[in-house]
Parts: sequence; structure tokens; C-alpha cells
Amino acid sequence: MQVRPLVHPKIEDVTVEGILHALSDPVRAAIFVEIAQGDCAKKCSEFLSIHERQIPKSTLSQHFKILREAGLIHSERNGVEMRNRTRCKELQKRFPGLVKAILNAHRIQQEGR
Amino acid sequence: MQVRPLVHPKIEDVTVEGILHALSDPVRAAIFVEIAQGDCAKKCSEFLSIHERQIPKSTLSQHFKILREAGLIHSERNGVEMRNRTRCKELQKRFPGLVKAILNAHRIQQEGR
DNA sequence: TTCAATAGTTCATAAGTTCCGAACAAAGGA
DNA sequence: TCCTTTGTTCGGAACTTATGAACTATTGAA
Repeated sequence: MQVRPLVHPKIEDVTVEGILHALSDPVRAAIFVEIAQGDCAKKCSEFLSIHERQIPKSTLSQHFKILREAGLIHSERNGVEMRNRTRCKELQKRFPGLVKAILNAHRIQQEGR
Repeated sequence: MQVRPLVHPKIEDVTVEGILHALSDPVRAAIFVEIAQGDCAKKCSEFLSIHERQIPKSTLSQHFKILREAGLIHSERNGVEMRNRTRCKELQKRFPGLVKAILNAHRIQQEGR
């Protein structure tokens, strides 16, 4: 086994399909919402438990990979852990209003429970 | 075999996940864009060919089912064919700006080709 | 009323994707 | 060096999606 380098697409290669697919999963959407809300980068292991659900770490690792390769987050290895932050500013330039509308819709849906 | 009645969720049961999943497929996104643009209801068979691609009709039928059950379109049997229109107005009330931002993002992506 | 044509659905299965435990890698500290 | 922590990779099971063949349902013509 060998650990491959992290893949971050160039902003012009980011697709709507990729973004929608990544955020159509409730766990990934919840992770992204949390990363977007916090003002400092989050590490992966903070999400081993989310919304009263335990996520195995191999699954979590895949979720981060999908968010990263969709262009939604930027991940950086920092010693033994990983710092994740959103690419909202770049995304806002490429697809104005998209990420904001999705986050807003998720908030509306949460509130109606 | 038996043909089951069409399922249209109540607008309050429509989820962001469902919408994003439905529109994360390029064929479904293209179908939805076309239905949204036209000012009259479209029938399914108009999409047997889309973006230079031939879609088998069983596949097309599944795509319409997914769009319908995600709450994105309303389908009505009209004689031998089906009339499909979007539920944009209701969706705009439930998740303001969401559908518009997605359609806009798809347009931006199309233009950059 | 019977037949054929048209539009779309269902079913079975093949192909593809996702989930998750076990083994691994990489970095830091004792 | 060895242990701990954090995250990745691998492989198989579980789930989802795509598609051809067979079907239903409606219409119109003979």
C-alpha cells in the first residue's frame, strides 16, 4: 500500500454535477455545513460522530475524498492530522449563489424538524 | 405486470438531498433544464436523444421517475403520452433560490465549452 | 370489435458504486 | 526504537443504476 497525494481540481475543472453529487449525501452535506460554518479549518476525525450517527473512519475518509475531488474543500496534511477548509470564495466566483443556496436549503430543511 | 400510479411527493416532503441527487446526473439535469425553459409541458419521448446521446427508453423512464419522486417535476398522463412540467414555483417557496442557482450554474458550465 | 401503432413501465440481470472492517502508512512523542 | 494518533488503502458484501425484452394502456383505423 502507498498513500497517494491529495487531488484538488482547478476551480475551472469543478463541475455542477460533482458538487451536487457530493452534497446529495446527508453525511457529506453535514460535514460541509460544519466546515463552512466554523472559521477555522476542521480535522477529519471531528466527524467520526455526526447527527447521532457513528461513521467508520474508512467511510469518513471516502467522504472527504469525494468532497475534495468535487472541489468543495481544500485539505492539507498538518503533522498527523488533516486540516480541511471550504473553497467557498472560488466556488462563488465560478458558480455564483450555488453553494449559498444549497447551504440555505439545508438549513431550511433542518429547521423543519 | 401492472402499471403503478405516479408518485408526486407533497412539497413539504421534498428534500435537498433528493433534489441534488436527481440533478447530479447530466442527463437528468439536461432534461430538467429543457422542461424548465420551455413554456409548455414536454413529453418523455422528446428526450430519447439528448446532447448527441441516445437514451434507451427504459432508462429514460427511470430518469423521469427520479425527477418526479424528487419533487422536481409533475407528470400527467395525457392519452398515450405524458406531459411533464417543473414544480419550480412550489420549489422556490420551499427552498428559495436553490433551483435557480442550479440552473444558472449549469448554464455557466455549458457556456464554458 | 379487433388490430396495429405509439408511449411509457416493469422486470431481470449485468455493470457500476458505496460501505466498512482489517491491514497499512506516516508523523510525532516517549 | 516502539507506541499512539490520524488518516488511507484494499477487498468483498451490499446497494444502486443501466438496459433489453416483455409488458400495459390508450388511440385510431379497418
